Amino acid sequence: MALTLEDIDFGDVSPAHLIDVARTRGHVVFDLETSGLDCHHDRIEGIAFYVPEGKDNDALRAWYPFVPKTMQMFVQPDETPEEQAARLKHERTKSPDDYDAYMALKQVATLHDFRPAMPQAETMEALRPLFEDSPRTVVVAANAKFDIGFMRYASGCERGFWDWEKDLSVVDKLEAWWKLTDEKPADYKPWEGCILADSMLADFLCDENFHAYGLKRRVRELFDHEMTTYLDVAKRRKQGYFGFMADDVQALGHYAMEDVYWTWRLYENRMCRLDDLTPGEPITTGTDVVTALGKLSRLRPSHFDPSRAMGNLERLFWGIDMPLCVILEEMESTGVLIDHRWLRKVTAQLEEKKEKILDEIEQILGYTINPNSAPQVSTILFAPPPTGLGLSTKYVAQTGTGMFSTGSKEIGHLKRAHPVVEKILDWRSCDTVQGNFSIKLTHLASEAPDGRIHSGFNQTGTKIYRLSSSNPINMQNQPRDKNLIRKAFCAYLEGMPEDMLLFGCDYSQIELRVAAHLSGDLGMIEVYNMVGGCKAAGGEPCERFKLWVCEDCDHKWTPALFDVPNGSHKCPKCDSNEHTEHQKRCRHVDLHQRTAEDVGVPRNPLAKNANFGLLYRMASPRFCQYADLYDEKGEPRIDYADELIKGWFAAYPAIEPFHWKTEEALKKSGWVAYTIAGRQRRLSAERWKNEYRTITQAIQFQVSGSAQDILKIAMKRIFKEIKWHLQRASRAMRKLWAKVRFLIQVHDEVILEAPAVLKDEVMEIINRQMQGAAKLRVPLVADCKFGRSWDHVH
DNA sequence: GTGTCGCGCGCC
DNA sequence: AAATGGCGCGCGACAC
Repeated sequence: MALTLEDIDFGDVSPAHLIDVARTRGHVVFDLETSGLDCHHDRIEGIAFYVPEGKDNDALRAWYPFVPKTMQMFVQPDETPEEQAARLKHERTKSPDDYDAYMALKQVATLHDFRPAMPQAETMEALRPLFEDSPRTVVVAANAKFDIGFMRYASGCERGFWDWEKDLSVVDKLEAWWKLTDEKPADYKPWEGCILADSMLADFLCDENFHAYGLKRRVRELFDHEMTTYLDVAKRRKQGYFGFMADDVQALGHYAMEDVYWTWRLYENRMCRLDDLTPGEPITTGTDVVTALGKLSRLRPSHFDPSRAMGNLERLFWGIDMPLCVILEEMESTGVLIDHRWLRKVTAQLEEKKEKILDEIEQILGYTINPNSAPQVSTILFAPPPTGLGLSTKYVAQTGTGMFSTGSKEIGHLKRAHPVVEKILDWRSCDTVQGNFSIKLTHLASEAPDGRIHSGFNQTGTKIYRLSSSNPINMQNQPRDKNLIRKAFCAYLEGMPEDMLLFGCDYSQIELRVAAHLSGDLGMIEVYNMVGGCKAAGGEPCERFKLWVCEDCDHKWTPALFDVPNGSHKCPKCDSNEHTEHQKRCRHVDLHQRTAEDVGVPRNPLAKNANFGLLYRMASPRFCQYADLYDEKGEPRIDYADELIKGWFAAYPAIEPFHWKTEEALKKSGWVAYTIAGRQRRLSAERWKNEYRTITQAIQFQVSGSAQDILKIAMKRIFKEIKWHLQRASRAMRKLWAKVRFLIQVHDEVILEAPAVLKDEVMEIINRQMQGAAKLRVPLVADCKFGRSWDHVH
């Protein structure tokens, strides 16, 4: 039986009416109920709406169920604060008067009949204008990324929502909107069919200590209201608490209605909170966070005072977080193509290596062990003979459970003491790469119908506003130096047309540049502003910092680069030909990679961690561990490390004052730290645990958090420009531009894929937007490369 | 068998 | 007194 919209009695909640009211009032909440979490396989079971009340206290709710067995639907109004207060009072006193008072306030549920289910495609199609043609209406979701994914792939419509390639009508409309507003192309917002908002992201901006808590928990915390969810009911029913329970679908509708209502309450509350935290004061950060957003003041929800400028946190919300949410959804649904045939080889290779190492361990010890078992390894290494090897525990930390740690950082120095140590560490590393990455990726890729892995990027996963990645895998910790795994992340497989390429672009030392910017360290600023940078290759000293001293008149000067051949210089003062050559500390950008030769220590391990660790106040013992600074007897060279650290801080004299200033600022602000763009980290609770640590966290937050701001802005700008090209291109070219996609973000690096024919344009866009994402006191440098696999692009 | 925790590893 | 920070995942060990 075919059912059309006309056959259904919606009462006052027909899609057309809903859209009408939503547009008039400016806000609407929606929430999809789905059969699962995977938008590629699961379906939408229904969609719920809540339009907040207008003048007459007449909120509008609608629940459109798409489940075939749907019979009927309750519309249960949510408990008002008065109602709740009355109920709680009655529960406390049990007095009849209080009961009457409660009943007088209690709202009654209404019942709607829908049989059979509503036609999904038609309903969604009728709702489309709300999402695609309501440029002044704020459409709120509780987790927008999730809902967008389902609307893109599981709407049931021929043309999904948020689909840039097929959705040419939206593109054309934007073209018109542009002309109207006379804006520069780079500033247009391609997703402006409606104004998308996310209560969870607003909440996160208000309080980053909120992590992955759901709506339920936040409603409890903020409103002292205990929501019941559908899952909750299903679970309780399974446990046998309910002898008889209403039909699943009824429950689903009921709780969908509750969800949208509380999503609104949360959203409204959090937007006001954002406004309270940073009330309408324009900021001048030197970044473009604000500049492109002046026009967004019209997006302010109506309950705000329109005469005031938008506050800083609210700007971040509309200008970065919401756009990023759309980008992340596209990344997730695009996924990354994985070469599992290559990975099978890697797995086998690692297996062989592991077996060999295990054999060697058995030969050394005389018995075999499981290197993955921390207690076992700890006993073998540290127990006195004959049980174990009785190695020194002098520089080995103990774990929380009192056992001696066996982490690679803790026992790394013991490889001098006994050959088995290195074997164990080696085996564990191989095992991690094999199990955690190679095997896992192989499974996922060969099971995926499209051969791609769709991992999640979580916007609320960290307290410093970095992204995190998970489910099914963490894209951000794929092994780099083994050079095996990243080869499998590719643009095409063997036998496929080689028409796509991977593009990788990473910022050069962005955290140090941010540190230079924030601290104002003149030395740092100088080297980062050097055009061309360090000319030293392969470890020889950097020419830029050669210092010549005239042996006759003691004049000191630095020889110009690319000058006359070595030795033929004359002293500029006295014309003497005799000079001695000194090496000034090379303070080039890449210094931290070269600190080794700079200060004359073995290059390798020190190079990686020096700047990073010292910026965040690493102390000498730990520095020895990381840099592998030990003497012949296996003792850490603490004094030497102290010297290096002192030298480092002398080379960058503004860093320590930067640390002090951070501390002062924390005390002044009530233990709130800020990034360049004004994101906040509230550390007052942390402070009571350990003040020193808290200050360190604040330092790191300022630096890493600001770097994140910059990369997020860059992503937004790249995305915008790509969609702008999509919009302008000829029909044939649109197909190509639509295939330019973000795939991965790793804190200072982004990976995209794009058709090979667009190589030059795409490279140019990425480079330019990355470098132009912020104006610091030092230039931003980004380097875009392309290739077949992730291994090739960095 | 299932769930939680600590540990150890990968990344920035 | 001494002190780098931020993530996610798989395994072993242990409790139920």
